[in-house]
Order: sequence, then structure tokens, then C-alpha cells
Amino acid sequence: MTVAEGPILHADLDSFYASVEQRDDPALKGRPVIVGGGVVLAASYEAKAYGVRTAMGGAQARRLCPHAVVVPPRMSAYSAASKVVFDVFHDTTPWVEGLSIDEAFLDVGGLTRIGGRPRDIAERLRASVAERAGLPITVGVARTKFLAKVASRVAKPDGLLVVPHDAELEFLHPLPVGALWGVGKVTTEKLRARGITTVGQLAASEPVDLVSMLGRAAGGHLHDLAHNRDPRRVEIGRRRRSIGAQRALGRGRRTPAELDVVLVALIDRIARRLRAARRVCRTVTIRLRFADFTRVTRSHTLTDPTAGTGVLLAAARELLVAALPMIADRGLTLLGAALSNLADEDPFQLALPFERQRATQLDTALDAVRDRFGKAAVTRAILLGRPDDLEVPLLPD
DNA sequence: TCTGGGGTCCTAGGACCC
DNA sequence: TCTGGGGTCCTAGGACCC
Repeated sequence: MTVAEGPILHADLDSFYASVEQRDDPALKGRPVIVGGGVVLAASYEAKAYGVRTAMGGAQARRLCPHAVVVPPRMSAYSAASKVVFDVFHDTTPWVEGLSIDEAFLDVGGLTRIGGRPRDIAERLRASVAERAGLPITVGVARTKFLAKVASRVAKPDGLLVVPHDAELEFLHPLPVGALWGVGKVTTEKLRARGITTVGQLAASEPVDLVSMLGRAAGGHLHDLAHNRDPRRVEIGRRRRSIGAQRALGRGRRTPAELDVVLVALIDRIARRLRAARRVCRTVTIRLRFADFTRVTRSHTLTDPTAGTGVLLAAARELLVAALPMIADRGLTLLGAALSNLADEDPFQLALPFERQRATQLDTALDAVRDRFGKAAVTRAILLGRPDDLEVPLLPD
């Protein structure tokens, strides 16, 4: 991991998915657009004007804005658009730390002599993204990471805000605590109960009180942020720490065999992604969500790192079987799986462990089946074929 | 109103080791 | 019979983010 130092840009695409849809379909320009059905994945600013928000239930969103155009997500289009935008970032500076598909920190410290003031660099960045990707982007500029992020949030949409060195606290202190990165609903409520609603009041409170209220890390961190003390630099080369997938199941009851089919598909998907990234993992986690929206996780850590579907599936199945009584009681509405404790694959070990090799052969065979007969056939092949790798019994009916 | 699909980081307890 | 201090790893849960 490498860090740089200097003025920091936080670049954040506006209503990213919805903007891509409006870009690609001129008929959607200027109209309220909602991406996603069950819940809102993204809403255009025209839809946000009616109170539609990300993560809102689809029914509520349509009630608030009945004339909105609802479109299904096109993830591959968003990935492609993101790549173009990140190319613009990398053409601006080598110090790019991606935060998600649609936002990044850029350190322009080394550039100010050749690139001009940070404001000029940011303006050019916005113009390049508009020209090359056809998308609106907001940029916040400040001395620290978190302040740059706050600035971009305040400047949205399609804006630019530079926080000058000598006006940092003036800018920060009147803001509500929720403007701070990492302060969500729960923390806002805890603070409000103590009469703290603005960043200025947070800055004026005693660190010990905040620590006892919010925990060691969060309490100290928030107090620092309120004083704009944020030593974190822009880091490049950060690696992903987990890979996961999940599937909502609705409210209908599922038999264990049906759950097993879902689990097979999830593990197959994430194991494939793991291998594509040339990494291995040691910990398998399954995630369950129930009808009342409570959640539990169950995890298991293997002795040896692996990327083999068979080994991972066996571990996940054991976890799921152990959780079946709970599922029967509470009604499962979501099943998820995640791989963590990631490490780089060691190519010299690939051929060594017997099980791992078998798993790889199995994957090759399943790839061929998938190519010819489609995804569903693979699931059936695993269930019917019971290769020796998968000695864990299928779930009872 | 009824809630998707991806992630990150922190806390806390217990097992185990020296 | 009563007994320390420190460390690592695993598991589970929770808050938060986009």
C-alpha cells in the first residue's frame, strides 16, 4: 500500500445508475427515472425531487412519484461506464483510491505545479468525465479525505466545492452530525439523545463521553473528524477483503432442497469470481435474513486456503444444515454467502493438494456444461451427479 | 412501506498458547 | 489452593456505506 500527500479530490458520480440510463436513452432525459424494482437502486434527481431515495421500497417510490419511469438495472453498462470514468481519474493522477463503482479519492498533491490550482484540476476532471463518459460528476476538494467527501456531498448534483484551508471549521461546524462519513441513523440518534446535533457541538464535547457513548474507535474518530483531524492519506493498491453474493427469497416457504439449490448457485458464483481474481480464501460465511428482518451469520474457517467450489460448498452446506432448525422457526427471506480471509493464489501450489485439484477439474467440467446448456444445467449437474468431491450429503427434504 | 446486492470496519467473548 | 499478563485467532453481531 502506498500513500501520497496533498490536496484531495473526492469525485462522486451523481445518481450513477440513473444517469447512465438517461445518457443511453434520450427519452429519459429530464424525466424522473428509478432504477430497480423491489427497492430503489438509484433515482434521478427529477425523481429525488419527489422524495424518492435509494434503498426505498419500490411500492413507496411509485406512490411518491407515479409518473416515474422504472427501469431494470443493467450492471454491465454501469461497469463499462465506471471503467471510462476511472480512466479519466488515472489520466489525472496516479494517486487514485477507488471507494466504489462510482466514487474515488484523488490526491493531486504532486500536480499543482504543472496542473494549476486544485480547483482548475477539478474543473478539468469534471469536463473530461462529461465529455468522455457523458455523465455528471460532483467533486469536493479539501485538505483531508473526509472533508473532501463532505464537500462533494454538499455540492451535489453536478457541482464543485473547494474548502479553503482557512475556512475548514467554518464550513464544517454548522453541518448536522449526519453529514459526517460514518454517522448513520443509530449514531445520529445516540448523539441527539445527548443534545448533540451539529458537528460544532460534537467538536465541543468531551472525547471520553463520546468514547463511552459510541465505543473506543468510533468515539475518538468522530471527535477528530469534528476538528478536521483526519490523517488518512489516499492509498492505492488496496485489495478487496471479501467476496459475497446473496439472494432474496421472498416470503414463501422454501424446502431445504430448494435452499440447497440457491446455496449451490451462490457458492458457484463467488468461487468463480475468487478464481478469476486469482485469489484463495479460508473463511466461508453464510448469511440468513428472516421474515422479521433480523439477520444471523454463521462462518467456518478452513485450515488451508482454497478456491475450489467443492470444498467451499461442503463448508457452506454444513453451516446451512446446522442452521435449518432456526430457519424452520423464523422463515427465511434471504440467503447469502461470502468468502473472506483472502490471500493471493500461489500458482506453485495449484496442482498439489489432491482435493483442490479435483475441485479444479470439476470446475472445468462444469464450465463446459454451463457453456453448452446454461446455468440451470450446472445446478442440476451438481445435484444429480454428486461428484466425489461433494461427499457432504444433500440436505434432507 | 416493506425493504436488493454488494462491501468495509469495529467490538466482544472465548479458546488457546507462552 | 490459588493463581498473571500478554498475544493471536475464531466466531458472531452490528453500524455504516454505495
